[in-house]
Amino acid sequence: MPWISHSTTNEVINQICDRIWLAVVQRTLRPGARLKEEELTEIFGTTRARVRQALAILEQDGLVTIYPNRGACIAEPSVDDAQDAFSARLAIEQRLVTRLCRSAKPEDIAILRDHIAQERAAHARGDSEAVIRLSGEFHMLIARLAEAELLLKILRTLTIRTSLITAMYQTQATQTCGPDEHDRILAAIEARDESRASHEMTHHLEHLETALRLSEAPMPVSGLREALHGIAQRRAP
Amino acid sequence: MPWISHSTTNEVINQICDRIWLAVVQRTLRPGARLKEEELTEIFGTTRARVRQALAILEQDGLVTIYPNRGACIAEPSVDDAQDAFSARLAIEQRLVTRLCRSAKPEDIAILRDHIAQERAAHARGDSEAVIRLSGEFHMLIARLAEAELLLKILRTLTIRTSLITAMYQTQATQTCGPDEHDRILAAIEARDESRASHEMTHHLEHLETALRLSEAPMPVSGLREALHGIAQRRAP
DNA sequence: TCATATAATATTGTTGACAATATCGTTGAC
DNA sequence: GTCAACGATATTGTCAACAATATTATATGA
Repeated sequence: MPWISHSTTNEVINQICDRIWLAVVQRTLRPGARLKEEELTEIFGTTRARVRQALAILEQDGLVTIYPNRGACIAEPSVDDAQDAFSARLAIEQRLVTRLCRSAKPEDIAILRDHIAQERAAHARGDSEAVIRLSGEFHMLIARLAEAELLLKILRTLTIRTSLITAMYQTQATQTCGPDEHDRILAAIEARDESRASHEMTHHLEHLETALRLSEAPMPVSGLREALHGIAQRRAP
Repeated sequence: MPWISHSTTNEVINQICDRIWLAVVQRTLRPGARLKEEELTEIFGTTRARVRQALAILEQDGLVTIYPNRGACIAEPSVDDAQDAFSARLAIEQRLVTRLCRSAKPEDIAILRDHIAQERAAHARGDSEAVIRLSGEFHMLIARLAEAELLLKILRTLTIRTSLITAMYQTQATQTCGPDEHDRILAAIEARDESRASHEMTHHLEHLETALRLSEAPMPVSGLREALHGIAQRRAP
């Protein structure tokens, strides 16, 4: 049940988006991989029109790039894009935790505490899929509890972007940061210390960013053809 | 040349989006007004598919609401929505001015100064359309000069929302705030005073928000029917 | 052998007709 | 006279065939 789900009337479209996102964060689909409409149509047992809508949504979210008349590929965010995404998340999430410091009710604290416990459990049993999912969900949870619908929506697309960036640039050493930092953020919220909460969130996001090897620009590609011909580069406008 | 333009391959779709946005800020199209696909098709001399795409984009931007199987209407943001939008803008724009304080080159300052001069000119000659356009453009300009592509994109949709909100809740007294506050923001940027710039931006946005009569909840409607039957409420999920 | 032009194939983009759904007006029973 | 059910109309949603475009393969000349 990915927290990424885009609110669309059609369930099939959500499925397509979720599955593609999942494949990306699990590194099954590499950046630059082509997404042929026909192929997706067969996989999901739907029509091309639906696939098309899904791809349009995913492009909005920055997960895929659509080259006109040439099809869709998993996006390949540059180092600049990555820094932009984290910078934007910082702006949004600093405000969110500050806001939550003021408005958090005891049950909100309890929900967050329980969530972190789940993260710990997933971490302990080595369930990396759950770790990724829960780790992202924590941030979305803060947005939801802060009752900022718009900021939640924005954060959702930003998190999709950073998911892709993480999948693209992460070193195998830094799979995910443990739930300890989430714990410190929660502690600050509980203490109603806006400044500290904001600071902890900043630290957390900066940690996430610096854990990537952004400087090296690994430029991963999906398949042999792209690797050999550099099609993705030539295609860019 | 509305600064709202969404980057789409198809020019017609941009036109539709721009025209609808313009009609909204000029209060020609009132919130709640129905947007029949066929009607738009005739007006813009295009096909229903294109109109549909345009409406989907406008829904993403929060300018229209699409009720499944029932068509599209100009959105009617609630007071909460309005506060959310300004809150989000605050988060984004504080970061943008801070960033620009560090990175602004002399030519950037010149561009901003020139822009404010244009604002003054438009204000002086009573060209309210230009005033609205330029006033919004100033904020987008800051985002562009700050070289934060993602934040620019986010700010674009937020500005569309606040445009609608302004058109919806503004009192006739407070048409637009003059360019003086923009001037103070620029002065802070020029002085490289991050704290002051952030503060001026905050003040400016809060001023914009408080100039609206959000508390009264005028709940404007497009037609008599909606006013009497409260259809907009029943339609919501 | 390499580069260029051309035909063949594959993929995306568009259109118009059809199906599904909601709204509106009418009829009929109570 | 009011309400509910029904049919008529209007509007949106979907699809499959067609057109446009790009990519690949082939052929040709230097």
